[in-house]
Amino acid sequence: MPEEQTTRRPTVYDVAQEASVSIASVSFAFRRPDKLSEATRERVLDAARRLGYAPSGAARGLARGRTGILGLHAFDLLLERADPRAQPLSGMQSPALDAGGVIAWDQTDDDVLSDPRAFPLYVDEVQRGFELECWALGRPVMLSSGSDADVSVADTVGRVDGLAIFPSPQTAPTLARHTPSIPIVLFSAAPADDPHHRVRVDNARGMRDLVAHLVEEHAATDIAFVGRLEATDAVERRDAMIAELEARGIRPRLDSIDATVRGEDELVPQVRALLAGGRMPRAFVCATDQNAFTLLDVLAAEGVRVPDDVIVTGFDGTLGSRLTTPPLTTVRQPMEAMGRAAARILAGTAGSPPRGKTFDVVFEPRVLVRGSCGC
Amino acid sequence: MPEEQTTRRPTVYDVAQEASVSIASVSFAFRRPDKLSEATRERVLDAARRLGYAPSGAARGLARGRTGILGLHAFDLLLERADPRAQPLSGMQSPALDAGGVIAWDQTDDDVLSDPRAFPLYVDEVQRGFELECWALGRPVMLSSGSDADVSVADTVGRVDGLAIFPSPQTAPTLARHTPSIPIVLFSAAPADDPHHRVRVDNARGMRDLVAHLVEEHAATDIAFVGRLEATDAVERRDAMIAELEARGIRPRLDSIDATVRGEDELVPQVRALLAGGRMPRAFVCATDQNAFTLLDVLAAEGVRVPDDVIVTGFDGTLGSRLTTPPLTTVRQPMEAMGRAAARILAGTAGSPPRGKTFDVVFEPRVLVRGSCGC
DNA sequence: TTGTAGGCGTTATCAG
DNA sequence: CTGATAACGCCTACAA
Repeated sequence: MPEEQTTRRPTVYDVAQEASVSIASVSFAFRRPDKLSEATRERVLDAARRLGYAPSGAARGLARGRTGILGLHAFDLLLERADPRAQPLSGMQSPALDAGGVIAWDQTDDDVLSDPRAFPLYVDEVQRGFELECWALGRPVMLSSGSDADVSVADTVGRVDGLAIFPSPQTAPTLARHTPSIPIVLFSAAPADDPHHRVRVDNARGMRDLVAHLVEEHAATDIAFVGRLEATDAVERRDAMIAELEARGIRPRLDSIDATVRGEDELVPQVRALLAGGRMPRAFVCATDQNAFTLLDVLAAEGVRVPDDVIVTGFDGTLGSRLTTPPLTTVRQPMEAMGRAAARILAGTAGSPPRGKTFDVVFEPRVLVRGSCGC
Repeated sequence: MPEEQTTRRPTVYDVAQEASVSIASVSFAFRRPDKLSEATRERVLDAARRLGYAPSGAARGLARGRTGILGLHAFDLLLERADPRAQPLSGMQSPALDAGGVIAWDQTDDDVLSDPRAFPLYVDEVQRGFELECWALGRPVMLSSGSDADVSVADTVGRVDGLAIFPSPQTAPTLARHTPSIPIVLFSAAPADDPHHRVRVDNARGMRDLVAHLVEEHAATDIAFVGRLEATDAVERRDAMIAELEARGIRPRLDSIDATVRGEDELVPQVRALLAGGRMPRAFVCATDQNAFTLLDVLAAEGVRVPDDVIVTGFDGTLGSRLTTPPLTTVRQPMEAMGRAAARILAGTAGSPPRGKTFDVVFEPRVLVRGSCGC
């Protein structure tokens, strides 16, 4: 019967009594080993061991005023990423665990869950970097999710000493209220006048390099953008693409294609329309790798060959981009480094922000040239 | 200046005053919305918003006797997995974040960190399943690591309502002390007489199916095992391999090769010795995909062709196994499902364990036939 | 529906 | 090194 305490958890008092010392010594034995004689320390730890004593993190957090935990929060929205087929997790199979016997393969949904287009994605690699750095720092990580309702956000804020966030558009103002009490880092958020730290990639530069490659190596000038312009990242990338084309004296196509990450529903008719109208571009530049995955599927279904008939590129450089046919030319973000940077900022091991302002750490991306552009 | 509270965090008292209500109403506004009139509830939440109030998770945990958090713990040992080149994270570059300007690509170690042989591994996929289920349950996850010293373990135990663990061999006894206070799940641990729950895969069955394939489809009977026999998983797999060969009337080679996950140092001379002695087997069956990765490198360096000269197989079915040359024939564990099962056990949404004992959930694995066996 | 008071388990302080 | 005691912030009977 999980979740039920069979026994009362032992406290400092129990241990103190068992070891015939004061509760202060018990506390010291765990937190200030140096302030205790070797002998009593051993005696205390021994008693603790006997009793199965575990110091209450909650009580410690209360007394100290901080928990020592760093948080990483994803809004519910992002959870869709978990499932390429738009199937909510709750709809997945949940094999009975109390039935006994071996659980059959078909009950695990493993084919869906192991799809490299669904994991690891941008978010996952950033998260990994965050975890790695926290491990190196010896600090626990708290992963949470929730709506961007105030209550949900506040609940998360109340548990950690610092919080890194994959922001949704309307997130920043809500968060701003909490910044006086704990530091907050936003991933991939455009600069703005708020009190948060930022860790991001130079989207403009990545796109500039990518366009340069397409134009110079492949003489591709007729380029269409594919992406959802709700995300600020996508907007930055599209704008940079247009700017770079114009800088080269090329008049850009201004119709961008709205792609959803999940499903091909919206993409199919748009691609068909281009085909039918003889308006296919020479290249599709996608806002993210995921957009490119979807697009590749659609193109394949329509009998359009990549890269012969049309070039396709992605953005992010996720693992899945190596596994498409052909492999995807894309712009890689140093995602692990971004996650690590956020952890260091929150932990206070990153120095002081410049000019007495907040951190705005910008990483250089890298074009990964692969088959889908014809290289 | 991260980690320092510019302002004192507001408390229930501040909010109560701001909203002209009692602290109980403040608490109710967050935890028991129904026990309050719509009007006062709004008034309280409004005041909270104005003040940037976030309920202290520590205080709540203390008062309630539980934190609501589920934990996932990895012992330091496992952290090596993060780095294929045995480079501790601390040895990696840590670009200065307070210098201003864009951080150059070479300072990110991205090539190391994005190596698919290092991520995602078995542990990462199980972790992902755990996270997915916790998200679906609306529960935060705490990720921690540490030595298997009692103090470290106890500290983790004291922060969560339930704990899932990738155990090291000597872990179980230490943990057993804490089981009366919180439920504990061990991943991939052989059954034993301790109070922990277990989530694992049927190693014997996976190995049986794999050997069946090698023998029946490829007439490979001279098979050598590669792995570190410290891990109980590896032992189970080797024993199952031997048993299956014997069941087929084949006399198994009893010399297994000791492979380390990191580095090829120990593997090279052993493979060389086999080559020199003309004792190369028809197939190498590795205990894990990682062992197979290393072995493939060594074989390539020695000019041995796979699968023509020798067959190589892995175990786990990590993403990296798709990316080797040739792609690796391996046995996949339903890792996400395993992580999800652990979360459900800890959260109490898995029913009751059979026969009033602990859960021992066993999943069926699946042979993934790919190029490295000659298929 | 609202207010009051006691308690949760640590840490920190301070005089012995 | 000990012992006593006051926070820490919230939850929850219980009383009003």
